[in-house]
Amino acid sequence: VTIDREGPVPIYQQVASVLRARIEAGDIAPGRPVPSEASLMQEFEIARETARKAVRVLRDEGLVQIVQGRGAYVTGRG
Amino acid sequence: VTIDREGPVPIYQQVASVLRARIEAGDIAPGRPVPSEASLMQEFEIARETARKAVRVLRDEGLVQIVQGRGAYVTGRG
DNA sequence: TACCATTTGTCCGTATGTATG
DNA sequence: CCATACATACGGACAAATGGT
Repeated sequence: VTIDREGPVPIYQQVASVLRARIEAGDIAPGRPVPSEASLMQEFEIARETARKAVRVLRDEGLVQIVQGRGAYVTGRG
Repeated sequence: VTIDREGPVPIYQQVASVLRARIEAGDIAPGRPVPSEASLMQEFEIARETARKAVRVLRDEGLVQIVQGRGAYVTGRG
């Protein structure tokens, strides 16, 4: 999965889309955590803030629940 | 040893420089641990993340080896 | 065995400064 | 001006490893 750093779509939106697709595909089941911020930073070669923004998009969509000190856990598939 | 919180040099870099000087001067001999994160926080009045970053600089330079549950031990003098 | 203190590891929350488009 | 993005810095909480009681 690649990120387009030139195009008009913000990186964090692209990362959020990738994660959303994985959740909706069942690759990350409900109750399971999405990749940590550090993992996302590595995988997509992005800054932490960008990783956090991506996860917050999913949180605002109700797809994941963020737990301080633990991670962001899938709550459903939308 | 004082830290300049206004200047352009990041605090963690300054702390790393202080520790590096102590190591190269032999104040902290090979095999001995550098001060713990908690100690560095107290001594320099910095946040834990800043202390960790400073030690990681030395680790990346090969000056110390970090062991979880133990500390960061001087491996040499560069 | 259990418990505890110390230390590093890993999270999230927040804020500021800088730079770019 | 504003959104995006990165680096720095502080704070709080929980997890894991270590060593001792």
